[in-house]
Amino acid sequence: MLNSLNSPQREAIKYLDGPLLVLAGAGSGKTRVITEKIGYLINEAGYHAKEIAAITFTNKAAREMQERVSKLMAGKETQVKSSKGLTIATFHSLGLQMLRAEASLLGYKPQFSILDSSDSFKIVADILATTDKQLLRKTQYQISAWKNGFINPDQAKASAEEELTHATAKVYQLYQQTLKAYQAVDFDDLIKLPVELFEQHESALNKWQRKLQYLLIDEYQDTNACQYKLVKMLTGVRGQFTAVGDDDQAIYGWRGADVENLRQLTEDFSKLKVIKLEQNYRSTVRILRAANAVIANNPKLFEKKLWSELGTGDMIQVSAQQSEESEAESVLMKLQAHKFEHRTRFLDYAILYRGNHQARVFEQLLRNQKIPYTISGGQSFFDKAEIKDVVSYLRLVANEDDDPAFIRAATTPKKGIGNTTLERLGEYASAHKMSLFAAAFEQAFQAEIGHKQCDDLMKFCQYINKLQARAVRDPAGEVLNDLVTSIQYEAFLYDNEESRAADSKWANVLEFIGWLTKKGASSTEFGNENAGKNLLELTQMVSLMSMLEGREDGEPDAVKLSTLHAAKGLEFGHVFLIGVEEGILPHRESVDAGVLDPSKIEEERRLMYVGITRAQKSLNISWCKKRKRAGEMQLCEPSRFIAELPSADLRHFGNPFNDPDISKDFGKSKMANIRAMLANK
DNA sequence: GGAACTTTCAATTAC
DNA sequence: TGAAAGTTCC
Repeated sequence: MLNSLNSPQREAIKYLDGPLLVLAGAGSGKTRVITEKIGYLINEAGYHAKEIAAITFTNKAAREMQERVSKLMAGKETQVKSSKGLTIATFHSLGLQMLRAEASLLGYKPQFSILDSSDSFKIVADILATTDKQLLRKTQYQISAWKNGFINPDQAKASAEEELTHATAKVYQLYQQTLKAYQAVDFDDLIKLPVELFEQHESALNKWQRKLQYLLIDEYQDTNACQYKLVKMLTGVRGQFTAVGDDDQAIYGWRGADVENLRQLTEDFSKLKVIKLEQNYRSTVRILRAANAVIANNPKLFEKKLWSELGTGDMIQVSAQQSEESEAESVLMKLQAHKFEHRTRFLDYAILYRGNHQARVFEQLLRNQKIPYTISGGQSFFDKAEIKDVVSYLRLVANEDDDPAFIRAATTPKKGIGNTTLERLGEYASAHKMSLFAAAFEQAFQAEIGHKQCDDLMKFCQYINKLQARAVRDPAGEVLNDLVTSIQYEAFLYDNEESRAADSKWANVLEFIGWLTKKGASSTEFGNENAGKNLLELTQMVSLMSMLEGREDGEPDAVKLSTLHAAKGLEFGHVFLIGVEEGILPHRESVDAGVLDPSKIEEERRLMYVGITRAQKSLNISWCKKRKRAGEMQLCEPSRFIAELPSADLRHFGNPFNDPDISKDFGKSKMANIRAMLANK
């Protein structure tokens, strides 16, 4: 089994004497090490599958790992052990699992709701009573940062030095109270609350420590303080875990992730063993040289040098374009020519970018040219309005204290319940400290509003009551189909949209129902006792799950469009890195913040590094001289990261020296800058 | 109360 | 360019 591995890989898999940190460079076979180690633990080291948990950051990574473990275990000829009961989960779904089991200890009912960030945004807006988006975003961000750092409202207040911070801490406190009243948690709570739980209830901690004997943590460099705390508590004094990470690929600092956690590990666990994986099995020497050259401009946490035996490879192409449109055109032209010439498939190509909006131009052109593509990153299926509409009913049925769900369900589709009624209901509910749903049934409240309004409201509430009874009794699929029928959702879609848009939305709803139903029939996701989930139990998973899960039709042959963040962990034969300009990569906000805090620029550089290291055989980098930004045309300069590439490995297209158009746009001094920049490296 | 229209503003990254 | 908020009218 361990034959085709190199020696550090083999060592990492076999090492069981204590805590282990695997520093795995890009493309060094890190997922393979984790999956093979799971197999080793089960088949050779006497662990039961149900005692092992592998924790990842994304559903995609969890799914891939699950598939690879299944394949590995099935491939064993002398298979006696099984991977049944193995936990492969994201931090968030593991947290949900724990919270669900122990909810009552924290004063929650097991059917608590999970709010998405737009729900929590609205709550913050309510508390602050403002529409100032900038302020709201900052507040929401600050609250999230506190949670990720495991700081509760009281601590936040105590440590606040500025007036504004103190005020925000108060909002944080009110926000938490609101969530509790709604019997709801946000994404950050899914990590933070289990840690609180384990701090307060040793018996719960002991239970989970006994259950999860061995932990494997993927993408360790992306853990935040809270997640690290959770890992430390779960592994306890035993310290039986394998953390796998790469400080050069830490790109989630803005989400509270702290690369320091890597260093912290060496301090917290004196017996920590460190193994480096430095052989790259993915990219050509040129691509690797480019990656190493760029990342060399960052200070290092651990010394590490990637090498490859895959040959020198093609030159890296850098092209300057006139506009986003011409960039898209040139990329797709190059792509199609390359595909024709090399007889490759569409799925060998990826177009990677910094921000989601950059995909738009490409999508349009891809559609025009009838090139198949898939788009990842960006908003998930579950953020689509039509899905959230349906889910709001489910959330309300599962948890009638969920006011945000109440409001959405009560008003979508329109059913005679308007703003005035809802406002009065809200006033009554908050005066009497009850949920909107409960308030609607109050005699005193009903006396306040008109007859027609009261009738419509009661009709809705009684319908929810009916659904509640059915949800625990009837098959999920049946209830769901009846639900969309009785709220006349299909008609609602076609009334409000032109038919093409409505078609796709309705198809999404049906796909969602089909998916959820299948999930309910055969859920192995949360390998716990209650198999055969009913509608209520499925509802909670929805906000964390990915639709693509369990889809049997493998990857379609399509060009991949992806943000750099979402591309981490993936690899492609041929990569187009687009929009590599100052202000985009590095992003303008990071450049501004970078004046005071160089780590902001360093994170952008790691993003560039991640982009480069996705490529196996060829890499195309492009930037635009002009770009439309919020309507206005803007002049752009090539990213500083282009100047950091090794010039011997580059081939320039639309070279600024020879392009009169660029010279004219930039004027002499800027041209000199660029020239110096390019010549320097 | 709610549909239909007009105006305004804005785009990191994501579980 | 597109979504969200504001405004008008039935």
